[in-house]
Amino acid sequence: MAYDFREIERKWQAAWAGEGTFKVREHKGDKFYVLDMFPYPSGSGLHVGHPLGYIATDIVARYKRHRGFNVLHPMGYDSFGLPAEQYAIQTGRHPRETTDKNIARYRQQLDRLGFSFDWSREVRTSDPSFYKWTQWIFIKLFHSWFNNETNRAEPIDTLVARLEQQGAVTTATDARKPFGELDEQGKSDLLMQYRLAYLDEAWVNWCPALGTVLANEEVKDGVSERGGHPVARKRMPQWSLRITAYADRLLDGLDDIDWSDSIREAQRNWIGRSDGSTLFFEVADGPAAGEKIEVFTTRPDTVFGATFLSVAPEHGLAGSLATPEQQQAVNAYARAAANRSERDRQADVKNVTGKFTGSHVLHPFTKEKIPVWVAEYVLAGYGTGAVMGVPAHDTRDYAFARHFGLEVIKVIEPADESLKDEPCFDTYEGRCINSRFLDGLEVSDAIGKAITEIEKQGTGKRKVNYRLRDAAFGRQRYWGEPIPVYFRNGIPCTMPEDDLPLRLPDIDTFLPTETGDPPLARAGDWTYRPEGDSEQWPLETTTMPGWAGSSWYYLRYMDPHNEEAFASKEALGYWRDVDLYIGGSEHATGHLLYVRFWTKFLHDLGYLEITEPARKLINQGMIQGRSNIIYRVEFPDASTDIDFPLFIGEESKKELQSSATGAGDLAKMIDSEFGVKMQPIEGKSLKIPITPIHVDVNLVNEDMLELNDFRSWKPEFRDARFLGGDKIKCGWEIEKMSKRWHNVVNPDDICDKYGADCLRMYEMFLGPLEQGKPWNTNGITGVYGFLKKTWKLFEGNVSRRDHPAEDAMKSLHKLIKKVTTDIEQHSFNTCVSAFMICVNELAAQKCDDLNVLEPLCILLSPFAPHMAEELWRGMGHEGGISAVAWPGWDEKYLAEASFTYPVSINGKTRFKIPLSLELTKDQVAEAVLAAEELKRYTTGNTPRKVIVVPGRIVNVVV
RNA sequence: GCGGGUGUGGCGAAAUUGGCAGACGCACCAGACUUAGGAUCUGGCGCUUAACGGCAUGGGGGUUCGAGUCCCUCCACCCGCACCA
Repeated sequence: MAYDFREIERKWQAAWAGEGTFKVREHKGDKFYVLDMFPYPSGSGLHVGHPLGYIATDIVARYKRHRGFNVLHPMGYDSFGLPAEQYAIQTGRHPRETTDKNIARYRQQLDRLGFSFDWSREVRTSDPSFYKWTQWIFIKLFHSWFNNETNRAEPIDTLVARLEQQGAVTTATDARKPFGELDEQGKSDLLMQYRLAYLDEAWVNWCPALGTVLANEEVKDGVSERGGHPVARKRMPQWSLRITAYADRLLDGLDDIDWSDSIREAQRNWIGRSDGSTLFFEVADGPAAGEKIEVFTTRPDTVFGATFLSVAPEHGLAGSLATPEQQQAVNAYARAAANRSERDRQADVKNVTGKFTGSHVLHPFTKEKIPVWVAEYVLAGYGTGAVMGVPAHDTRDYAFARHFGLEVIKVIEPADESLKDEPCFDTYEGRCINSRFLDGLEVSDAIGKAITEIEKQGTGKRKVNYRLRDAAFGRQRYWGEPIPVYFRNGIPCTMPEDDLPLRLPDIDTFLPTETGDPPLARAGDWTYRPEGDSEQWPLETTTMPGWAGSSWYYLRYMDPHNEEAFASKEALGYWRDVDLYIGGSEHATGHLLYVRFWTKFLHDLGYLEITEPARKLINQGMIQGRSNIIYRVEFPDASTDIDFPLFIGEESKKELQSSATGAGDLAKMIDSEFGVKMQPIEGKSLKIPITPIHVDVNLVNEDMLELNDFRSWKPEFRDARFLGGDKIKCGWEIEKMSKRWHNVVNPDDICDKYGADCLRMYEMFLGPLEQGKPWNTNGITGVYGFLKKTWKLFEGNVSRRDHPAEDAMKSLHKLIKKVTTDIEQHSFNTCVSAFMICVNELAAQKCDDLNVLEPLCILLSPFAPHMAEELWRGMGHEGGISAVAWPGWDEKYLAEASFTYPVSINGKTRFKIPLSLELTKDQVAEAVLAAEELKRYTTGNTPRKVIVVPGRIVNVVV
C-alpha cells in the first residue's frame, strides 16, 4: 500500500480531536509546560516561517508525554491590535468580525499540521472572559505601591496607613499638610505618585491629523509612518505602569533564567542601570542665584575636571537661569528644541548646539565659578536633566567644550600610555591628578571616595539611575481592553471587581471624535454609576496597549474557564511556570520584559509563588524567503517590431553582463530566435536595459520557470516570450518572506503536496532552531523520500523475531540514544538526520523485525505523528501511540569490539589500521609501530613519540 | 559608537566539545529499470593534480603531538540599542 498521507493525516487529526487525545485533565504527576508565543491573527494567514517554533514545541510536548509527563501545551490568540482596527476604519467592518475571521483561518491552517495543542484551553485576549482579568490585574496595579524598603509591591492601604501615621507630607498643591487633612483630590494626587498604575502628564507623540497618540515605533522622521502626517510632542494626561520600580529585580532575575545571552543582554541594556552620585551645584549669580542644580554623574572621580554645567532645554530652571542679556537667545533656543521631535533631535547628534545662560554655579569643592549652558545633548528625561561637563574625560562634553571654546582640565592619568596625549579620553583605568583629596587614587577607588566626600559635605548622595522608562499604558484606540476607571468629580476611581468585565461598547465609526477624543468617547453612554451613587460618571476613554493581555496569558492557560479568579490556586501551584517557551527575538525588550514585570507583581501580591514566567526560552530564527527572479528586456532606444513582453533567464543575463558587446549580441539573438531586426533610434547607441522581475515562487520548480503558469499569472504577461528556448532558469535572492517579493510559501500548499509530517520534519531538518535560514522548497523531496522509505519498512511481512539481529539492534539503539539526547538539547535538525541514517541502514539490512520497528515508530511519533499513529495501529495496537512509553537505549548494543584507528604522522592522517578495543595504549602503540605502512612515512627516522587516544586516533611524531 | 550573533563544498548543514572536516539531505554527473519521468534503485560528487601528492572550515598570527573547535588580531554580514552623563 502506498503512503497515502492525505488520508492518514485527515483520519488521525479527526480522531485526536474527537477523542480529546491531548486534553489535559488533572493535576497529577510531573508537569511540563511548553508554550509558544501566541500569534496575532493577521489577515494574510500563516506562511511556512510561522509554524517553525510550534513544530519544535509540539515535538517536545509529544516527547514529554512519552516520557510520562503531564504536559500543558496550549495555543491562543493575541487578538487585540492595530491592523484589525485600521481595517475597520477603512471598511467600517467591526474589528471583532475581521479578527474572528482571521482566527478561523489560522485555526484551519494550524489544524492541518497535526499539533497536539489542548484546544479546550484556547485563550483570546479580546474575549471579555479573558480581558476581565486583564482589567482585574490593572485594578490591582492601581491599588498597589512599591515599597523600596521591602523591595516589593504592597497594597496601597499600607502606604495610606503610613502617611496617616507620619502626619505631615509634602504635596505639589498643599505644602506640608497632614495626609488626613488633605481633601479627596489632594489624597488622590498624592497617592498617584506611588500607584503602580498611575495617571500623569507625560510627553507623547501627538498626531493631529490622525487624532491620536502614536507609539515611538509608529513615528518615522517626525511624521507618522502611516500617511506621513506631522507629529508633535505634546504633554497630556496618560496612564503609565511603574515598571521602573522593578528595574533592579528585573535585572537580577536575568541571572537565574536559562534565556539566550542576546535577550538577557538586550534587557540589561534596556534597563540600563548606572551607578553614580547626585551632586548639587549652587547658582552663584544671575536671576536664579541661590537655587541649586542637581546633576547625576557616574564619574564623581572626575568632579575636579568639571568646567561647565549643561541643562536640558526643558529643564525647570533653564528659563530662570538666563540673565536678561541672554534671555532672548536662551528662550529661542529652548523653543526651537521643544518643537523638534525626539526623532529629529536624535537624527543630528553630530551638530553641537547650545546657549550660554549668562549664569554661573559654584563648584562644590573648589568653589570656583563655572558657566551654565543650555544644551540639547542633555536629555530632560534621563537623570536630573542636567550634567556636569567634564570635557577631558567625556567625548560629548569635549565636543561641546571645543565647539564653544570652554576650558578643558585633565584629571585622570591614563594607565594606557597611548592615551596620554589625547585631549579627551574616557577610561576607567588610571589615576586621579589635579584633584586634591583624590590625587593618586585609582579610578575605581576614587569614585567611592568622591561619593563619601560628597555625602559628607551634604552636596549630593549615592544614586542609581535607570534608562528604563515607565511604560505608557493608554492608547487612543478602540480595539483594546477598556481601562476600568471612571472619574468621580474628576478623581480616577476603579470599578469594583464584581462589575468586570467592562465591555468594549459598540460604536458607529472607529475614528477619534471631532474634538480629538479617543473612539470610545463616541459610545452613547460611556459612563458608570457606582452602587449607591446617584450620578453617572464618565469612564476612561483610552484602551490598553497590545502588550497588556500577553503579559499574563500564560497563566490563564492553566485554568482558562475559571470565573472566580484568573486561575485557581491549585492550578497555579501545580503548573507554576513555563518550562520551555519558544518565540521570536523581536519581543526581547517588549513582551518579554512586561511579562516578567507582571509575574513579579502578582508574586508580590501573593497570587504566584514563582518570580519568573519561563525557565527556559528559545528564540527561533527567522525563516527568510527565497525569491525567484527573471529579467525583462526592454528597448527604449531601438525601433523594433517586438510587440510582446520579452524575458531572459539567469544564464543569459550573466552572459550579457560579462560580454563587452552585450547589446549587440542580444540584438543578434533576438534576430535569430524571433526574426526581428533592431535598429538604434537615430542619434542614439543601441542599449537594451534589463529589469529584474520577481516571479511568484509558486510558478517555479527547482528554479525552472513554468512558462505557461507564468503567462497566466498576470494579464500583461499573457503573450510573454522567452529568449533561449523553453528552459528558463531563474535567478534567486534571499529576502524577507513577504507578498511584496512573491516569495511567500503557504504551509497548506506543502501539506497538499507532501503532507504535514513531511513539512514538520523538513522545517526541523533545515538547521538549528535558533538560527535564521532561508526557506527552499526544493530540498523537501529528501525528507519526503525518507518518509516513503520508512513507510516501506513496515509494509512487508513484519513479525517479531525471537533473536533480533545485532546490526538492526545497533542501528536502533544508536538512534534511540541520538534522538533522546538531541531532543533534550533542542537539536531537532540532527534528529532528522539520525532518522535518515537509521532507516537507510534498516532498509539495507532488510529489517522486518517488530523488536526494532516498534520502538522506531515511537521515536518517530513526535516528529511525524500521523504516520507513526497509522503504523502503530497497523501493528495491531488498540490504544494510540501518544501515551506509549519512550524506549531507552542499551549501551551493550552500541559497544564495538574493534576500531579502525586513523594513524596520523605529525598530525596528518596517513593510513588506517583495525585494532581490538581491548588493547592497552601501549599495545596499540606497539601495533602501529610495527605496521608496514608506517615505514613509508618515517623515512628511516625513529618515531619520537606515539600518542594514543583509545577508540579515537593514533598520532606518531617523527 | 556599544552590545549580541553568524562566517565550513554549488546550496541547507554535521562534527561525540581539542582527535579521520564535510555525516544527512538538495542540486549535479554516470548507470539500471522504463513508452515516459518532477517515480524508483545503484554508484560518484570540497578544490587542485595525469598521478604520487598538495591545498582547504572569512584573513593573519599563536598555543598544542594534533585546532572548524582554545588564545590574540583583523575583515564581512545579520540583529538589537544608540547623545543615557
